[in-house]
Amino acid sequence: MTTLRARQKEDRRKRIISSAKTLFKKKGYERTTIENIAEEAGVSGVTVHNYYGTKAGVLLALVVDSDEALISRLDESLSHKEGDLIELVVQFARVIMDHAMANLEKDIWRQVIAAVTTEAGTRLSTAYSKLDQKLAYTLVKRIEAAQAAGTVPAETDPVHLGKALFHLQNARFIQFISSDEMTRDDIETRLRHDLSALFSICRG
Amino acid sequence: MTTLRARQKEDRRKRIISSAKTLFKKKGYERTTIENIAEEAGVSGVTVHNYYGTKAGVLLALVVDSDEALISRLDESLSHKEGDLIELVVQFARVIMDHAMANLEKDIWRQVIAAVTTEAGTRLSTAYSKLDQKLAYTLVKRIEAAQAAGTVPAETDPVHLGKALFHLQNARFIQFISSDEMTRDDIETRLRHDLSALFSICRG
DNA sequence: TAAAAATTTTTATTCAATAAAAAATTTTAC
DNA sequence: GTAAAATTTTTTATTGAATAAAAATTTTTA
Repeated sequence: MTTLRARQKEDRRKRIISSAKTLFKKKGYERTTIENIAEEAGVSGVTVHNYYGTKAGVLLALVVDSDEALISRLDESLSHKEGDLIELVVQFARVIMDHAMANLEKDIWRQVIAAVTTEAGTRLSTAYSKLDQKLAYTLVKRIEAAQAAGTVPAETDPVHLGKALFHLQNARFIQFISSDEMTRDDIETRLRHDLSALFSICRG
Repeated sequence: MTTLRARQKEDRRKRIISSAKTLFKKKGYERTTIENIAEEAGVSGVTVHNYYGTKAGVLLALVVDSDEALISRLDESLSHKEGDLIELVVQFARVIMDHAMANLEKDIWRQVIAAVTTEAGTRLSTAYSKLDQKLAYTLVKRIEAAQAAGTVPAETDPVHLGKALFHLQNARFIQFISSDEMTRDDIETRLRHDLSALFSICRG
């Protein structure tokens, strides 16, 4: 049994997020005020603060929603030919970048990255980090499969490798959104260079 | 011949940065207001804005100063036994973390990381990114030396490898400052895991 | 030394963030 | 079914970042 209050709250949450997304895409992040969002959602400005703490909090909540959708689609977006780790990571990066660009502009993603660090430890930032862990785990699973197929050495730790590759990909993603000029292809090239240089070293 | 105006400007810059550093360390970033900084430096609040744009801009300027000092000391802080890439990167990471903690608290570093992304493209953010490139180049030089000594394969591209290793180290540094509980040793362990997993793969 | 140029300060405004009191609405207990 | 209690939102007020424009000051130049 959900109480009326719980349903009203859930409804307000949805209206705030949906209004914020519309306004951020229409007017950009900076030029959208909390009051704008509140008005569009039919609540007071203070209520938006009560729900999400900060304007960045609203943004983070909105991104967490869309990233949950990404994660459920990510695995099927990756091809299933095992063995080529570089192609796996490059494909992975491409799916992430495409998803990001389909949802928000680069300058808004910069706000997201900033919010994750400044709001470190808060509920929403933690939720975002958990999603990153899930993304990394998608890589881990693929590496385990490749290891089972014999294309990745038995002595490799798939969890550590998956996390390392995710971090590298993430660093390049941040570089991608940090400059409007940087294209997806630029990042792919860089990532290939990173990986082939790293994989040219053996037995650390 | 430097004009009086140029000297006054330089002097004000120095006073603002020095006042800001003192206050940030004493009261923390959030609780230091631009007016506080301005008063301590003997200028008006608007002048601080005119000079550095934002409060984060002041912080960035201050970090750029201290990072320039780091770079000149970094190379000599690293030991000179060639060959062990993992130890090289771990040492590198340690010097950076120690330097960071000697200068500012973690919560202030979180503001720095955030500012670099939100202010992407501005003069100060660009200066910060240039310093990162210099840091990466320190790694590149070491890898070139190791290659000359025969401990790194001839087919390895030292520039690409150096940049990749720097990105990985940087990702772990951000993780370090993102949580007050994360210790330097935790990060070292993770970095070792990253690197040995990556180096267990050959011929990408 | 007076006019011109550059720079800082004053003044004013918008908006994020936060706190406390007031108002409204839902829930609970009778 | 209604009144008291509990919860939640709104109103009101304040601080501080950021920005713009006008006014005042100081340095430079002619």
